[in-house]
Amino acid sequence: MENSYFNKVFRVTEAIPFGKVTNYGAIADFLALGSARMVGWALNKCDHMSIPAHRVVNRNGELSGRNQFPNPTIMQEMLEQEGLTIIEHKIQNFKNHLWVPSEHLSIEDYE
DNA sequence: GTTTTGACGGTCT
DNA sequence: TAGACCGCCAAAA
Repeated sequence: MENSYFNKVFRVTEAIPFGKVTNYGAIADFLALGSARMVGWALNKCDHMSIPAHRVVNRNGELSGRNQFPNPTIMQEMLEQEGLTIIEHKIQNFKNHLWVPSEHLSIEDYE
């Protein structure tokens, strides 16, 4: 089990429950990466088809990473499939569906 | 070895 | 309230 930040981001992303979303900053802060950019970079380098990366958006609730998917609309489709409402690539009631890793997971479990 | 860029966030002006 | 700047770490050119 590798403990690289790359793998950490992977595991946290997989831990996001159905119908919930989180932002890069929350993951970065939870893993103490120091920068939300690392999260986005890791997900981009990773195989986004193997993890629910569509549940990770920026702090504004915008699907900033949709462009990296095979189809720019697949991200919205999947989120809507989970009961979320997406308008103009932005999650409505984002805060209501926000899932913060640090409030449900333990950093000690990922170090 | 140096420079640029990246699925971002927070702070300052 | 909105726009601009800086920081953060790593990878590829």
